Amino acid sequence: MHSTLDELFSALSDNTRRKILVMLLEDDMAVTDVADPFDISLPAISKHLNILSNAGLITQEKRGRVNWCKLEPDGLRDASVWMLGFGQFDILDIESLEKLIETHIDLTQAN
Amino acid sequence: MHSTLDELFSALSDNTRRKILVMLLEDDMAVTDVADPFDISLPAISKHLNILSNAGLITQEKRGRVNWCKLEPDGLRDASVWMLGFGQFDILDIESLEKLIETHIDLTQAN
DNA sequence: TCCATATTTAACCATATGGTTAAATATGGA
DNA sequence: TCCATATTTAACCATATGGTTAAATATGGA
Repeated sequence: MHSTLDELFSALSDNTRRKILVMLLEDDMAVTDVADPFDISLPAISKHLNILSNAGLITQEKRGRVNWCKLEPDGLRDASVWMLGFGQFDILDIESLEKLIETHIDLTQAN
Repeated sequence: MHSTLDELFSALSDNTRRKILVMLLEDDMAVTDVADPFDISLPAISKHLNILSNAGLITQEKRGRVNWCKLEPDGLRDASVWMLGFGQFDILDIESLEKLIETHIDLTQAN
C-alpha cells in the first residue's frame, strides 16, 4: 500500500530535497556540508537525507565520524519509467529531446 | 516557496491519484465514474481530483450536472524535464529508450 | 584521557494530508 | 413542481510531515 513510487515521488515533492540531489550531482558530501547552504537545522537535514535514502535516491556511507552522502545513479529510474511510460508527451519528439539535453548540459556544467 | 514542482510531485506521490491518471488515459470520465473502482468515498475522490487539477495534471469541465475530467496532456512535462535534465540515467541509452517505448505501447494498447 | 567535531535521537509542535459522514447545491427529467 | 442524480462543502478525525531545541552517541586528535 506504500509503494516505492509513493516514496519516490513523495521524496521529490520537497524543494529542499530536490536541491540536495542537485548538490550531490557535483560530488559526494558530508551531512554537515549538505546542510551548510540551508537555513534549517542539522537534524532537519538529517531527516531529509533519511527520506532520500529510503526512497533509494541516495546512499550514505559512514567513514569515521563523517557520513558521506552520494547520489544513487538509478534512483530516479522507476519514477521516470512510470512518467515516460505514461506517454502523454512524445518521447521521440525532437524538440523535447533537445530541451532535455540542454538542461542536462546546463546542470552538469554548472559547477 | 510552494513551487509547481512541489505540487506536481506531491500529486504523483499517491497511488490512487496515479491510478486515476491511468484511467483518464483511456477516456474522459465523470467524477462518479472515476470513483467507481475505488473503495473510498466520493468526497475523497473529489479531493483527489482537485489536487490533480491544481497540479495541472487534469482539467475539469462541468457540463450539466456532470463534471468531466480529462488529462492535461502536458501536465507531466515540467516534472519529466526536471528528472531527465537531472541526467542520472542516460537518456540516449538505447536499452532504456526501448524499455520506455515498450511500456508506452503496453499502456496505450491496454484498453 | 579529554575535548572538539559530526551526526543522530528524543520529545515536541504546528500544519498538511487523506479519509469519514452529513448536509448543501445544481441540474435533469417526469 | 418535485424527486433523483451528480457533485461539492463543511466539520471532523487520525496520522504524516517538516520543523524546532536539547541531549546522546561516536570518532578523531592533542
